[in-house]
Amino acid sequence: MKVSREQAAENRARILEAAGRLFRERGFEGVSVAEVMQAAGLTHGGFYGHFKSKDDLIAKTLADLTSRREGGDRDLAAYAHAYLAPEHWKDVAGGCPVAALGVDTGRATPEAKAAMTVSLRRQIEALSRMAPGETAEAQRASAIAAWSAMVGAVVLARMSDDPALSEEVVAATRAVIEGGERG
Amino acid sequence: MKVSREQAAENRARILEAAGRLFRERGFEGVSVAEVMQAAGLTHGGFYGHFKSKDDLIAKTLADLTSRREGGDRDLAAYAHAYLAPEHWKDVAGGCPVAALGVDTGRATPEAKAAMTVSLRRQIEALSRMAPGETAEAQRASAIAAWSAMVGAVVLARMSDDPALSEEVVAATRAVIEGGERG
DNA sequence: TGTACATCAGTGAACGCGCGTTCACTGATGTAC
DNA sequence: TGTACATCAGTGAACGCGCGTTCACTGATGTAC
Repeated sequence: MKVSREQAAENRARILEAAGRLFRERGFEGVSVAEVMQAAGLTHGGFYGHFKSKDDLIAKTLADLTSRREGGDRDLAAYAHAYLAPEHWKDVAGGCPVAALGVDTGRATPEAKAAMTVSLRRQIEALSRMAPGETAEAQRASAIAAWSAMVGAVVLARMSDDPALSEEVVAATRAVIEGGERG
Repeated sequence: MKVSREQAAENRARILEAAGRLFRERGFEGVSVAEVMQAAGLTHGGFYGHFKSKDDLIAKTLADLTSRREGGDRDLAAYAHAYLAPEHWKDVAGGCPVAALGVDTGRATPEAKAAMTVSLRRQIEALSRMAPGETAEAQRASAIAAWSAMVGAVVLARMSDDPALSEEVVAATRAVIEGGERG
């Protein structure tokens, strides 16, 4: 059964959305094409009408996931506070694509790495505008170190099986980023 | 053909070593039991004489990988310098298990997470002794934030397809950790 | 505006393949005497 | 110390299964007149 062009575009968007959630939750290798299609409410055969391959889906999903800029020209402390809040770091399927898929991307195709590199550059620039520092270079270095710390803290917190330790890791990291911003 | 008890113990150690390198390089799901056995110089059938399942191998490999303490009671700046040096962060197969497998562990069995949690606690304690701060709590917070930043920087550097950007990420993170130690 | 038909998005069976795991077998090891 | 044999670490064929991908088919869409 054919479907209208708008419906087809909407289906494609739903595939990308389902892939975005499933990949963040289980990694690229932990999710099958059929599972993505089922989560999007379709059958697996139609997948190749939308994407060339699973690797193509991975690259397009990363590009999609990192294109939605969750703006907010807050300061770095406020950004870190929200990023390291439980509502964010515990939400693997809906949270930061870098913390969930950064390592997987390091093992993925050049196209996937390219999409994440674009996102990394944009993120560093956005955080640089919020960061403290007397020169632009100092601001950029602060932004990079803060971003590394945020991503690392979420990785560590999700890796731990002790909720108190997880909470301590994000809280301590947040406190040091906030302290560094004043000093 | 049977093999001496010492030979069997050595074979088991070789399986763990091969698994340690392959898992760090490609992730748990990117490596098959047969590949691990081949890398250890054995055939795949004998695997289940050493381990209950692939999940069991994963947990044992993490425990093995994190048991070798690469000591050194240096200060935090020296530790970060070595951790963020190209010889370390570019060596995925031989480098830090947390940076390579932390995210994978978040998706793995409770046994795997338990092994990594033990390692995280030990690492925080070791870095706390090296970290600056007027109270033990302040030292511990510094150590946690520095560890988050080190792990995050390596994840970001490996994710990027631009060597200059990768180098900038580790260099800036290292500079801020070293600066924070003095201030 | 209404009809006729080519298009093509989605369906579901099928493909070859590699996966984790099992098992009957082999033959060197190491124990009992 | 030397022989006889039970043990068991490792081998390699085989298993059922789910994977990514292909393809003949369906039938609503949307264009041509």
